[in-house]
Amino acid sequence: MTSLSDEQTLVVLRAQGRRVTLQRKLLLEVVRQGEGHLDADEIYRRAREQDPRISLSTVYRNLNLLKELGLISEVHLDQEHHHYELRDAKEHYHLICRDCDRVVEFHSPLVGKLMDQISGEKDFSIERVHIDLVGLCGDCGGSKSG
Amino acid sequence: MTSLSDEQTLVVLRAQGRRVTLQRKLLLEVVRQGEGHLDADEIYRRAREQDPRISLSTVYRNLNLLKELGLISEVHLDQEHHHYELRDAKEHYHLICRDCDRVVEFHSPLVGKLMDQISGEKDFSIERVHIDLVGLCGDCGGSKSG
DNA sequence: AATGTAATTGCCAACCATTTGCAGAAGGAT
DNA sequence: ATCCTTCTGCAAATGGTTGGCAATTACATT
Repeated sequence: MTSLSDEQTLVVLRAQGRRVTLQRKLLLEVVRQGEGHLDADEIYRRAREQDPRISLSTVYRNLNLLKELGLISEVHLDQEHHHYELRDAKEHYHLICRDCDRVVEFHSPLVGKLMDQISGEKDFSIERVHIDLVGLCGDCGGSKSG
Repeated sequence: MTSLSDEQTLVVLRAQGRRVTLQRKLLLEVVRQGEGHLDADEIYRRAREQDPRISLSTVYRNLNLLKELGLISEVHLDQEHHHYELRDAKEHYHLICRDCDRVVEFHSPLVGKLMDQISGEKDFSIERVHIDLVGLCGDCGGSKSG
């Protein structure tokens, strides 16, 4: 399992005393289907296709709410926009092509080792890890096979 | 040596056909002395102490220019502001306390290993690495010694 | 099913960091 | 010293995000 189902997510909402509105259900669906790489405006655009009356404020308000509840996370892929993704049980990191903007997710056991090492060395307890590796993908001339 | 001296930086400017202005010299000095964790507005404030006539536009324009030329880099410590630092020969990463906002820089050989591993696995050539580890520092209750 | 009520929405204006247009100032080659 | 072009300062524009408020809606209670 990589992330909560929309249904489970709604249960969390309820547990926090928040209401389950049509808009929230819709937004969760959109964020889920966006697979992690939609910004607020794109989420708004897609949500409108289902419900043309939804407002941009509602999108922002709910992205912030869901973020506070820890149900989605905000990703900084570039300096321009924040992207949103359902929060995974298993964290992942990003490999970003600076030419075509392709984003590839990765995970590696080295990350855990790094956390342990730095955590001990600097006396921190680490809760979240953000890693972005920026470069050129194979198609954009970055690989050694090119 | 960790980063270019201001003088060397100015040489790069000249080499790119850009002019060496008083404002640019001043901004480089401020960014250098800020040691990597000033946002645009703070840079503006400090620059004004030296030259009260400098404008915020000039600050932004030059931060962007210096960034394009690769002389400084933009760091996303939080969602609010971008911070700027002289670009180091040796990259470093950030350990951030979510409570007191303290930022500790770190480096580890594991990062190089991670780059090699992922680079090979995913066929990317990696140019830049951003790592932020967010958690609680010892003082804020995060350490195992508490 | 109808009611009460507090959370939520949509609309619109405000906000604030950043960018842009333009006229005047200044770097730097000659 | 002159000329040409880049750069600056100012002020207005931009664009993503937030906030106020009246109308709407979720949902617990009856």
